[in-house]
Amino acid sequence: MDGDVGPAGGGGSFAGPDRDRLPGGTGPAHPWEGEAGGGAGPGREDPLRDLGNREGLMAELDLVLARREKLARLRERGIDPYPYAFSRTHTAEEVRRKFGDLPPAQHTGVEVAVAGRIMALRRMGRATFADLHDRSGKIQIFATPQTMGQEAYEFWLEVLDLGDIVGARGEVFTTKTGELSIAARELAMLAKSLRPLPEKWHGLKDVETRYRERALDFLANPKAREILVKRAVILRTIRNYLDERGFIEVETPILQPIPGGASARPFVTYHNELERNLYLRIAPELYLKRLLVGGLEKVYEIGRNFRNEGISSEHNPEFTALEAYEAYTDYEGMMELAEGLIEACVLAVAGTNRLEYQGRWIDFSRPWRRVPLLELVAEASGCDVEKPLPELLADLERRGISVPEHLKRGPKGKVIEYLLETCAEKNLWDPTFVLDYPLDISPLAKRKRERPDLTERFELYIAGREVANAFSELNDPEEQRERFLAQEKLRAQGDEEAQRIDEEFLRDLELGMPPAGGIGIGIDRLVMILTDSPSIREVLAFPLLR
RNA sequence: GGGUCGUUAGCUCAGUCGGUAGAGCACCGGCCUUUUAAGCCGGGGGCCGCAGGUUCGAUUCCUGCACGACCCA
Repeated sequence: MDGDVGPAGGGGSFAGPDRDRLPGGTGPAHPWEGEAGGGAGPGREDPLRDLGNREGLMAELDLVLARREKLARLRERGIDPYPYAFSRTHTAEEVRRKFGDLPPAQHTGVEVAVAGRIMALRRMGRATFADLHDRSGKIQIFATPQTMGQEAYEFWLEVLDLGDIVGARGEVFTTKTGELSIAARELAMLAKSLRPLPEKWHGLKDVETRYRERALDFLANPKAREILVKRAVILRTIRNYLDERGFIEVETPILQPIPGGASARPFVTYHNELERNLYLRIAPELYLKRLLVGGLEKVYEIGRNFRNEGISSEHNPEFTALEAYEAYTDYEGMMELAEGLIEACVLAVAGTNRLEYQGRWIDFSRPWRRVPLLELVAEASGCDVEKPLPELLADLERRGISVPEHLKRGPKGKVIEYLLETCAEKNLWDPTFVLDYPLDISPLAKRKRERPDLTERFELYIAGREVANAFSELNDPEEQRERFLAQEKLRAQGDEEAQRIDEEFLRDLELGMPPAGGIGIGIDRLVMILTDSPSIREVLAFPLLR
């Protein structure tokens, strides 16, 4: 299904002009960036030697130099600051689970080995406390000359920095204030950190730095990490849900000779041996339907699509979509699938079927609202959208609703879609199926029974955003060819997003594709909603930035 | 594409009605053997986003640009 479910959305978004970066680099200099204004050469790196051509970096170098000196001290002592492995016996959480109930000032006699990043150091002269964080949480390390020996203690005090990844072996005990701790008998440097950590109390807040330096963001902001964990839960839930219902997970080409299955501009790439252009897919739709022809009956793919369009808080040029196709059902079946699938995801991350998004509750209880597109748009615009395009445009003008020039020449479906986007979609907060899209903007969907100018297609809106797009799949090869030809006509008139005729797809359709329902779900947008994230960048491990 | 706001130390932020700048954290040195944003004393660290303009003088005012956030189309 997908027409344009992805964050790239349907029509209406335009890529800005290409911007060349200045040779000197334009971004702000960050200490962990390795270098500031200079060129982008690889290698380099002896800050001591490079000082001269790095004006303005004294401060930053100061911090890095101090750590390099400690690195050197470790090596002098014969300690590899980047060793190969460490056998840990417990995670922080496991220690906590086993010994969490101890009263203050208790010794256990049990020795454990933990590993993680030092996120806080409290040096009290001859006693030092360190917070060691691993993926599961944090555990306090306690060290004194008594626990590790005078000489070792003094040495570690000298070389240990915030941010270092260390292993600690020692007895589990509780301090007199009751904090569960490990009395370090032995410390191991597992990876010396050479760059300073963000502020310990406020953390790393600057959104630009957060997205540009994601590793730093993830290590400093547990919430950023949690989103990725929830994303994994959602993906697992989706796979389980579909697998349990007999769907087969498949993988189809990302490099495609003809980009199809959606209305969008593609990225172009080039195959040297074949000496021809290939496109990064804008959707897997056509290939998945060919698998229906091949008899797979129920298939799905979760993967990356690429659309050569603008970047915004809801659009990343590459995004993840689920597409699922089921033979012998139609878009009604897809509505049920969407409800069940998304409900399962909501339950998996929230535990209930309500959740809060940006301060407003979303109620996922079924069944979800279903409203015909034309009804919705007519109500929102106050116009009779059944009228022919010129009359509709006149009505809209009378009501002060302006329509971009390039849409005015039609097809009318684009105007309807535009009205949905501008007047109606923001109010579709609880999950809502918007039904029956105009034929002229739905070239891969079957005509609606009794309404030949419409198709059996719906889009699902949640929190004012398009999350899914589904159809009763068009399987009449002759009609499909006509639909493609109509698209080619639009393309010839300058619509770069119009779909292209795909002869291989048509050939396979001629073999006979079973009637089927298909759906595309924008995973990034779904994850945004389920993790209360205002921006798509928050749910991508490494969002594309300018 | 348009509008509004933002960009000051590694991080989080003050501030300068125009006279080249400060705090906390982090860093360096000293004290400190049960801390929890530990504490105390001392120190280093800034092309105040970039480029132009106005001015005796611009980090501050003006314009443009870059990047970001939000809103609108």
